[in-house]
Amino acid sequence: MIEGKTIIRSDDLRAENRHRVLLTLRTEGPLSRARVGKITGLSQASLSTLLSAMTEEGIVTSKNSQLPSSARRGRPQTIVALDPLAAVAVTVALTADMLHTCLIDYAGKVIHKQNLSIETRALSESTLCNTVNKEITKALGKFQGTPCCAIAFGFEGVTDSVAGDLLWSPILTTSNIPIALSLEKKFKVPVTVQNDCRLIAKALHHSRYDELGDSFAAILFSHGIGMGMYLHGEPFSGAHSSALELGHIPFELDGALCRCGKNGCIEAYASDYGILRALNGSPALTEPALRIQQEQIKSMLNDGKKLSKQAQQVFTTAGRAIGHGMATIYTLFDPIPVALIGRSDTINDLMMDDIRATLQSSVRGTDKLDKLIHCFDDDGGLMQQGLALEATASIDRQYAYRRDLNAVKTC
Amino acid sequence: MIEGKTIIRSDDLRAENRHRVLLTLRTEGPLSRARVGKITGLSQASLSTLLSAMTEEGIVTSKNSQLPSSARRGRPQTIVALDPLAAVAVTVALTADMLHTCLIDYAGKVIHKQNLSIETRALSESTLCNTVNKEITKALGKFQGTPCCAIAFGFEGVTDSVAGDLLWSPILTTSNIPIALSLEKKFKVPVTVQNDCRLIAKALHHSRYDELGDSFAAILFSHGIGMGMYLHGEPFSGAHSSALELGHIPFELDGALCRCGKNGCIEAYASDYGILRALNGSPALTEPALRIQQEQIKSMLNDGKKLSKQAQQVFTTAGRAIGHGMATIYTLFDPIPVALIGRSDTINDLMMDDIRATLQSSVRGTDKLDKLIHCFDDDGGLMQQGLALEATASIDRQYAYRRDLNAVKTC
DNA sequence: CGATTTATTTCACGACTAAAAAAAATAATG
DNA sequence: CATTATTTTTTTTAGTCGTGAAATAAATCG
Repeated sequence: MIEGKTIIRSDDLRAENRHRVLLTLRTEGPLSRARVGKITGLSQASLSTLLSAMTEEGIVTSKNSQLPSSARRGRPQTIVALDPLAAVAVTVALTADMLHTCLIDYAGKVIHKQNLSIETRALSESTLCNTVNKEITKALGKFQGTPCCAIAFGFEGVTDSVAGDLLWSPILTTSNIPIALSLEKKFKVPVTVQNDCRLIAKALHHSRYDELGDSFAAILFSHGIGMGMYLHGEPFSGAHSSALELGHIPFELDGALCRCGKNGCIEAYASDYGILRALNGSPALTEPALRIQQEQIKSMLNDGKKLSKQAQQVFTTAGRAIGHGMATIYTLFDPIPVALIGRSDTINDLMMDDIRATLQSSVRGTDKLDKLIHCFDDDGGLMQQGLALEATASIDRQYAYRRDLNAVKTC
Repeated sequence: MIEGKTIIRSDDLRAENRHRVLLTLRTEGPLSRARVGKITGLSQASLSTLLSAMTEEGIVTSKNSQLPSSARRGRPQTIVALDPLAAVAVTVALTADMLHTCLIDYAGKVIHKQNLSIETRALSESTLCNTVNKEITKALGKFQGTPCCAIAFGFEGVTDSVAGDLLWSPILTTSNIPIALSLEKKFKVPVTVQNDCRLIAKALHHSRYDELGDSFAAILFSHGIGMGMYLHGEPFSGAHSSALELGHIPFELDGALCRCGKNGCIEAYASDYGILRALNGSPALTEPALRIQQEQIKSMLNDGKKLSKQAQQVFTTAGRAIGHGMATIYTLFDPIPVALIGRSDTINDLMMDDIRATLQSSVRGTDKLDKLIHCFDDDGGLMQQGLALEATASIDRQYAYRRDLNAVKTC
């Protein structure tokens, strides 16, 4: 599931350089061989060998630049690019009561999409695996001729992303499901399992690099509160794989009841269920609601007009909780750009001032705060994009590191 | 100051493998060529070339195993080891009113030691640089014939360890001192600058690997509260180099005054000055003391006998603050072993219960807490060990990565 | 003293580089 | 307009590095 990146042998070096070329083409798009050399740092000589081999293998396409002779003089460039037909992959996103399945090509483009309504909390382990199985098979049936090379699975919850286990999810009633193992057995291709926050961070790192840069945090506001992070261009996930639980940083000793069973977590104040509970005037120790529609919260806000003092207080507390979390992040990881995903209306209108005030009162060097906080809304597109990146990255690894260049699996 | 570890060319690979061999010899001690192969994963063929070259260069010694023919049959091993005479390095530790300078050999052994009393808070930037300069020159005079290849500088405070700047230190009144630049200009050798916590973490990673493993945190109790961390065998220091400020995680909104100027930091409750202030019964907003002798705290504890309710409360609060910090660490980095360094008597007797209780009430999965918390005392030896590791690692890098194998600098 | 065992070195082959050569276009010039 | 110079890109060539396999070295065992 994870490639041991120990480069010792000459072969490893070749594989690594193949990988470098593929990643460059993926992020930069079609390029001339010369530019690939500039970007990767590889010599033209090596690229000559590498690229002809990969063209031979059908991984990249190579065509003469069609610039209509407007161009500068000199030998015209040949443009190389990832061949979309080199592979297909399947992405599966499990969200509350919905299973989204996509078929994508090697360039990452969605070529088929299908959604299935299911009652997630009623699923047993085997039913879940079987349903996913069936959906993938169905999707693969829509496009034949190219081998399927990867499956990427995403959901809200806790993973063991090394083993590919789904450890716990708020939208399920079962836990510890070895979903990767099950799918790998069936489809004989690498399966990656990631939670929504890591996928969203991955998508942002790819599509919002200009704003967020190499190191940033993505805080996800939905039923719970999640976080993903990149540090120095690499996804960060702690010592094991279940860290970065921003929502469960202790905020108040013996405070409000959290979904996790503990008291006083940030999530208990700033999540959908925490906010709704407080807006309803329910005691802070009331068992968290299982499922909330965004509309339930919106309807309590009188369309943004003249909030009651009590409601204002709810959002002030939520803002302080988030501010406390961000202050803690800034203290432990250094001040980095933060993307706040989802609920951007209430965040901007009702919480931002308290977030800022809390941050500024507890962290030094947060003067340029405005440049650090970015708000985005998301309709699930980021997770889908993250899954596509995950799947294509898996294929890149396979194509870069494979030793037996003739054996291409078909499923 | 930091080696870009991008392996692209065959040369990089060779350098990387030289490095691998040196690191193996450093951590494992003298080994047969065969065992070096087993551990590094390199082929005997490569080792043959690499090791003869390095013997030639005078970096490693190579001698026949002197096991008195008791051994197994087969060709006897030749034992290779780092040659202590390959280089010397200087370590400099700046602590409160004291400058500790050591000369060490390539094996890391201290071959000369000298201490200088100075009033650190009275030092100007240039006086500091000059004093350090003189001490290093003096130390180098004690042992001639081998080139000096590295200087490692350590102190309590905030560094820019990439640039090698001393950004801020509680024991100084000046700040933003480009100490590495100054020393590099004078001695023409690489200079590393690290703070005490990172050095101590480095020393622990080397000498306490069995207990602490690949990922651990080291929390340092002294005048302030500091932290160092290793994750997956690598030192962790956040997005920039001044992160991991455990002591400045916000603990209470608008709480006690911290040395950093903010209110409610963990340090304001659990550091030497925070505890003494509270034991004295001074208001929590009293300006923190600049300098405290451990005895001042000890003398207030009546030799551990029958603590006053008020004093007990002080340590309970301190324990809760630390527990809060550790809970936050466990939430963001996953539960990992934690080494508590210094003040082990008061920690064990007066704070541990509250630390445990706070942790258990705010983090899930901290059942095996006893296996995660380790207490050590330290008299400065860890920092010295960290500096030696830092310096020898710098020489290893130079010897591994240098291209011009004949030019050896002398100073 | 040959057989066996273990450790190290030698050799043929693939991989990456720098430098030289080749390829393929435009610009300049008589 | 043909021919040469210039520019840019790509390929070829000679050299170095790491590997697996074979060869060599140096000991003990029977």
